[in-house]
Amino acid sequence: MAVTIKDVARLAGVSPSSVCRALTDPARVRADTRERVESAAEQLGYRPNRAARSLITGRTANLGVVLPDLANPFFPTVVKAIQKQARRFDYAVFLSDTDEDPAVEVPAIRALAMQVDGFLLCSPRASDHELRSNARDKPVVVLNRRITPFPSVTADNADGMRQAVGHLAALGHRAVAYVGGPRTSWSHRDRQRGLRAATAARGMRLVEVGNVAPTVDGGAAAADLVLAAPVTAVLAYNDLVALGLLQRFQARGVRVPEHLSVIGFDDIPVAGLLGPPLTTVAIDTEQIGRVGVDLLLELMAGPVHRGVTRRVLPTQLIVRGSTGPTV
Amino acid sequence: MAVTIKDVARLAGVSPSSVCRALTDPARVRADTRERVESAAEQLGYRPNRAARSLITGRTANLGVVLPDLANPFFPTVVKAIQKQARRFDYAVFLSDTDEDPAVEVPAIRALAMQVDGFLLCSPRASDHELRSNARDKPVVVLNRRITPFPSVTADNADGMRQAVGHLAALGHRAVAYVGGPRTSWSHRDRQRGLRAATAARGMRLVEVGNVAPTVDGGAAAADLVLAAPVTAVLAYNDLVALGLLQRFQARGVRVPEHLSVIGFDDIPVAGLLGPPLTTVAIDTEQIGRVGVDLLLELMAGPVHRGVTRRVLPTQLIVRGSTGPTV
DNA sequence: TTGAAAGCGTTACCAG
DNA sequence: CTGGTAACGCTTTCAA
Repeated sequence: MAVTIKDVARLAGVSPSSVCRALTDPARVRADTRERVESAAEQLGYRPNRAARSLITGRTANLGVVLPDLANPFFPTVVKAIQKQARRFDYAVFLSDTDEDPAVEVPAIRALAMQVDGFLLCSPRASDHELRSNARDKPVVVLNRRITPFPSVTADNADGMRQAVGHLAALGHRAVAYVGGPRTSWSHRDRQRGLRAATAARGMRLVEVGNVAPTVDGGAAAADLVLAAPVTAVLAYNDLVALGLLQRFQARGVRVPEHLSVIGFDDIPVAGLLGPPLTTVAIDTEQIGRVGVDLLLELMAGPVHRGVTRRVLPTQLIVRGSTGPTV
Repeated sequence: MAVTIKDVARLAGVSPSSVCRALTDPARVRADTRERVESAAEQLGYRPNRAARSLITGRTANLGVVLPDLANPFFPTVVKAIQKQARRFDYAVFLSDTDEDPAVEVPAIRALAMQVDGFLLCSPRASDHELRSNARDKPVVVLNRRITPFPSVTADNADGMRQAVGHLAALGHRAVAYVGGPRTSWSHRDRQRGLRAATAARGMRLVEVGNVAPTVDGGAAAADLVLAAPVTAVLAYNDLVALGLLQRFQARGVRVPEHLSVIGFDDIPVAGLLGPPLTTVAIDTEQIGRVGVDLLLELMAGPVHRGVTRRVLPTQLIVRGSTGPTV
């Protein structure tokens, strides 16, 4: 059997109540009492039972992270940052991968709800309504999406697109294609919106070639549509899609950037390793995770918050070999 | 306040005990009682409080996953598979990323110990001794490593190396280099051992150029050592290291595979997307995760197990563009 | 088959 | 500053 607070109390010669106080709020007991308790706890290797604690306090010291696909290289760094920041504040992390299935999301949230103090929803795929009505009882921070009334952390997609379009314009491009991500993806819609505005502002032609899965295969599937369009450059929903494009272009003998310039989004770790290295819009994924945790902790500490907190993080165009001047 | 078993009992007109029985072991109550309880629970949206349950049963229905670096593309697929299999059996998953720091591992395990029914340790970096003495109280399955007396799931590294060396021999290579991973990595040592045996068996020369971090940067750092060695091919500890080699080779104008053949290990998702695509030894990472969970559940169900279970999964050489005949 | 009551380990409250 | 007692929500005896 595990060592309980009673064992510590007996060894220290005090009551369980005092042990509890000594360990949770040292200021509330006399110094010598605290010392005896601490040494007794140390000696016995006492670890408080969090289930029992959470039963009475209502707190669990756990955070729930829900995301659509850990295999998308965008997420691991976010999760790492969340993990790191959570650990700093003694929170443990539940992870739930929904495999891009919106129908799994709500059940996953409900299943975890009892065991966490709050949720970090990363790029959730379910509808606003579903999320709003099912995540009401616990604090929620949404990453990569905005859902009223939850606080959110997003990247400045519009500005990223503005930078990308400006770059292409400077290279002489006048007509560009966009390969969209899943219609259920808020990031996709936000980037699409930003791209439309940026191309319109410069009088550039924009050809949208449809929506694909946010994967390499999705990008490969759209490549031929891009080639059939009267454009000299293509922007992809994200780097995975861009990678798929590059791959298929290579297979069809289309040289990048000589024939066609390609720009991705996210700056996933492998983006710079390819031939050619991918020009892309970088997002500070670590910051997303960190700020998300901070926001959540804040929300959990003081439930009084006026207005909706929306943190928008800067994006940064990274120019690499996959973009070049028109010929 | 959340709805408790008492609320359900009141609405159904029975005692809390009966509600408990009806919900956990339907066979032990009369059919009509069960129906009333079920509909009452449904109507109220009752969710059992797992903290309270675990307090008395000692079970948590949680699994703990500890791994060194989620940013290494090898792990996300493993975690996804674990998650998926765990969900099938109604287990939730705690994730703890130790950031390749052995010193964080044991504290991470201890912190989670109380809240999980068992651990899946993925490529743990701490010493056998530390792990043995700190993970005694909960069932543990080790992935990508063998630590007596824990059950383990590993890849057949030796056979993978045999295949790789056979491939190189067939292409005419007689001397190869090996860029090793962290000394604390069991996989590294196992692969090194397998490689030594395989090259010896074929009378090939093996030059070991030291140990590097299991990252792209680690590989890049070792590239020049490889070029200085009298070899025509190089095997890397894993794909990330191989990627680093490829990158640095390219920067130095060394053509692959014309000047030098390169083989990685793991077959991470991006391995096939590069220029040149990476020849590598594939591991079924999903199977590792799935089998790991199965083993753990088995272990938790019946603590009686004679002998140590060691599951060794097959590896498969994937030949791509980064290997070619000697010139 | 069902209900009453005890108890899991902890914290909160109230006397002292 | 400390100890006793109740309570968190659930499961598990034990009687009926």
